[in-house]
Amino acid sequence: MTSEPNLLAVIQRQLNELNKSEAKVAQAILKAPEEATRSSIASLAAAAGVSEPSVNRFCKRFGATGFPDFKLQLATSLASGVRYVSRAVEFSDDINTFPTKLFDNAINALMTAKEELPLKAIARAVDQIAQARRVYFFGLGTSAAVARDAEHKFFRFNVPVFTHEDPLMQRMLAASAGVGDLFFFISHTGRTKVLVEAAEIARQTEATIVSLTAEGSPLADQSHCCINVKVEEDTEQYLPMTSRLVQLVILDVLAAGVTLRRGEGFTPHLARIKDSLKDTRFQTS
Amino acid sequence: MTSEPNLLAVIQRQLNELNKSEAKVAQAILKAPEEATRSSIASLAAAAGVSEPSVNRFCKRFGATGFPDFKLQLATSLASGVRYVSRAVEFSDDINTFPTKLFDNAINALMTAKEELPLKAIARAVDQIAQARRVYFFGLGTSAAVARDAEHKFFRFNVPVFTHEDPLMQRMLAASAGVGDLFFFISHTGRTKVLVEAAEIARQTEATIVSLTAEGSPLADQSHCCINVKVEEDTEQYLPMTSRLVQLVILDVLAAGVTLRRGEGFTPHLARIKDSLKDTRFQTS
DNA sequence: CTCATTATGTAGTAAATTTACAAATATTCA
DNA sequence: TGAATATTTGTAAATTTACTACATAATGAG
Repeated sequence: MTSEPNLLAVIQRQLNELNKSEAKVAQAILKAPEEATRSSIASLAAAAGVSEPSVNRFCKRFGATGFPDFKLQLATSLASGVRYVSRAVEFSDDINTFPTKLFDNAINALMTAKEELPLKAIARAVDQIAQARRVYFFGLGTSAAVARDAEHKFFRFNVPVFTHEDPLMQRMLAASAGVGDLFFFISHTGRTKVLVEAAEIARQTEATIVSLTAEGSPLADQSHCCINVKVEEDTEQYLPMTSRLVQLVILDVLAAGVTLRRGEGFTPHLARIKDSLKDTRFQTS
Repeated sequence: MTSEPNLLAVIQRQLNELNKSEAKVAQAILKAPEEATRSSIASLAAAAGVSEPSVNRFCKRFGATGFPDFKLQLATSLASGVRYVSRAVEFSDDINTFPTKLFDNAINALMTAKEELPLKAIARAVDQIAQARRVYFFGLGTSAAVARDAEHKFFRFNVPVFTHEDPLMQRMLAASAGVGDLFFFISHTGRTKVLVEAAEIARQTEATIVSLTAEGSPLADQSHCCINVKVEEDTEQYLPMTSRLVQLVILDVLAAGVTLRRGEGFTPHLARIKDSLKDTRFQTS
């Protein structure tokens, strides 16, 4: 009963583990998924240049009971908005193709992350943030922007929140930490030296250390609680894109978690903060 | 070819206009829609207590070419209706539900934005950024974090990039702008007074003004090029979440656009920047 | 009550899918 | 390298599934 949320991605992933004719079928399907759901086994076999039983075997390999069942799964998968296979931008792309690709990659990353959310770590982080007397969000590079975003979100919880991009400030603040302080480190790789060092320093105090980073990384090792985010960043791209999106949504999740923890009585407080901005805006005409 | 978004609702609605055996089929489907997608025409006929052609006629009545096509539509409808609908987090939610909701909302926002991307404006913005001598990214609040992220991305293009969260700095820089300067304003509402004022000041210079904001807003009015992002932020949520994600991906799109514009010869430059970070990281063990 | 109309089912036909098996291809190990 | 074995792929028959044409039953009008 485990209907795969993203069948196309699964096919894509297994592409090189398939034998020749199965690969042909896979490519035919990836090329025109919608059409595949509407065609008969004969026409798909013809499109892929293989025999009908090959198509049938292909279907069974991917967990379907047969071709009709496979078509159903494929249709379901497509309908749920899941035709999002990661595709790299190429120099041959034009304005009509590359924006869509980037959006698809982003959507795909979020969907993948959603499937394997580390709920236990998240719950624990929410606990720790809710109890903290002070929270520091530290990140560098792209993650600094994420930290900044977190600051804008978490100050609403009546807890002093600080962000610093400066590694020296990070070190000094880490060194002077005490009970009730929470350091929240954000790093895609978890291997940035100065950040890990700041974590090491903080670790020697009574402070709590939470990190949003890769499992098993040096940074994760320094943390009381590590929220592991699995995102395969397309490193050929040279621009980090998807990982920070996932990080941001996870921070939203943490913020929502703290809100829920605060309880319904907290809503007026949030409303007041929102209202405070009213006069800074031009009214809607 | 317009596949109905909610086939079950349509069936439900027409229920009393159907004749006896068709109504039986309808009820059988409404009772167990998922099962219906998996069964053969024979078993569905048996379940409804009618003959097979009756089922077939039922299918055609609802716009399908036949039973298999109907099953496909039904499956599609079931899948798309249930998943990825924006749902607000409620106080009754627990750790198993609210993280998923937030991810779904984020995914939903990106999917919606992808459907109505303002490609022309994007292409134009890419042109203007590619030609700019200097680029300023200005935003406030959550958008400041987005601006920061943009800075981390665009400096790679050998163009001086600046970000400032301070409205006074923004005004002064706007005032001292000249030919070749590009001001990129980021704002969800497009109504933040100090930001609009900065735009007005910049507008009086020779600088180019691009904005990522709501169409028809005061900020959009001040811009040479406005990239319109339609995201319905759940305002009851009190925390801006989805709009900034869309903004970030649009900035990714712009960055990719500039990269493509620079051409393939630019890749080594990006690689060099990436390599420069190598020594700041702990090696993978 | 009869005729016309609509609704439903039966049976046969066509199509699609699956299975069983054989041929072809690749792999292993001497 | 070359025979033996395993794997892959295709052919053809069997089976299931869906559709069509037609016949019968039910309904309703005059």
